[in-house]
Amino acid sequence: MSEQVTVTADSPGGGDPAPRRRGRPGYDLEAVLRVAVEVFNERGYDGASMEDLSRRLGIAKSGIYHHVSGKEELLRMALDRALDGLWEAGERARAMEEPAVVRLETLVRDAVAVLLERLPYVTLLLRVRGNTEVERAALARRRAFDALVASLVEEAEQDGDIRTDISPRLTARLLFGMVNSIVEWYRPTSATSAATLADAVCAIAFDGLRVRR
Amino acid sequence: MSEQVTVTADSPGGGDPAPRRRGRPGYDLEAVLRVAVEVFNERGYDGASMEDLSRRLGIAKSGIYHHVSGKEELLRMALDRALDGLWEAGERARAMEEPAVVRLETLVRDAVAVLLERLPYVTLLLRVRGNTEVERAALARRRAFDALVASLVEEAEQDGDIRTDISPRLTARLLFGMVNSIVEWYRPTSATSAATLADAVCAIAFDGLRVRR
DNA sequence: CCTACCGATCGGTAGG
DNA sequence: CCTACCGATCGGTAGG
Repeated sequence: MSEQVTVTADSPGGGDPAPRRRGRPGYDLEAVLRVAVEVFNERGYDGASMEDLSRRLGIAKSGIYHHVSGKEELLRMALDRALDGLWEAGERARAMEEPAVVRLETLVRDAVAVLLERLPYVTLLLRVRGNTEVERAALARRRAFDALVASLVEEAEQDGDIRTDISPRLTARLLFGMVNSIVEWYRPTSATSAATLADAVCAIAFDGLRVRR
Repeated sequence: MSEQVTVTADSPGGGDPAPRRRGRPGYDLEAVLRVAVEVFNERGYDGASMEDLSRRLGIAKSGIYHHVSGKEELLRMALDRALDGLWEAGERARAMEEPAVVRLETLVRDAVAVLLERLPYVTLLLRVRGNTEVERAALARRRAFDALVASLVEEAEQDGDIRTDISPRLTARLLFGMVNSIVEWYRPTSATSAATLADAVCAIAFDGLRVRR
């Protein structure tokens, strides 16, 4: 097929290439997952058929079932990649020996980095609505992450380092609403670096747009 | 059917009730559209079937085609409701005789109000991916709105009223990323008023979270 | 002449 | 990975 994609065995973070495997060359699970998430993000998870995916892979529909048990397992694995990254960033921030406001800013920067490194996975995560068990499990992990953010915000408010006229929960929602919105427009080909993006988010969120004169 | 919903003839903004019509009582276009958008937001537009919608309405699937030509017309009408509201807010802000930074803050507040008043319609709009002609037309109107916001930001930067270390386009995206994220969690039953929400967004975006000491 | 549907069925496609 | 299928459902339309 002319749509055949380049097959690599790299892990998602771009680590070491996998050792040369015996057997028929082709896709490994990682490559199938990567293409699946592309298709899910283009057509929506519900709108994407296994037929769409097989066409994109250039293999038969049933060939996909060699790698995974079904469409929902692809979704679960993809959502876990996004959630694992965000959760690890949250744990790192929580473990830091710094004031809460510093941990919060660190978390925002790390979350932007995770979002860009795992962009297709996080994009998919942020569109999940909760119509299946897999989606509801992902939403539960998201809520746990949101609670972690809100607790950091609350601590920073108690320290007197951030404004107290907005509830910690609302602050956390708006702050990460801004962070998460990056998936709506960011493209890897964009000239904007992760550092520039994190700087912009932190500048607006912590110091505001207005110039004081 | 036990799922039959309450039928009203009110227009979306809650205007005057429609005059008593002749003919069989039941749904009018407005009521069908309202229920359709509910279903679209629950299952996703692609995932929602006309069968789902007919069940929710308590009428036969073919009965829906009395009101609209098809599923896509429901989508188009719903997206127009959201886009008309946002665009009118943009035009009002543009026409104001005030500094750009004031017009920008007014637009943010008006956009929050439109978002809450037309929540299901704006929610649907923000999930559109561009897979059909109707969706692409909606995305084109969204881009025009984004350009209007970016031009206001640029003008405010030139006036020296907001920070110039972030490009107008990026500023506009992050600012409205925060605004738009409200649809992800806001529920009409929530205790938070539109004014409180708009205040919180403007406080964070224009003055920042950090307390200066 | 209008509004608001019903019961049945079309050709085609979904995930497995 | 492929071929050959399944039970179920898709959006849409016919006449009344």
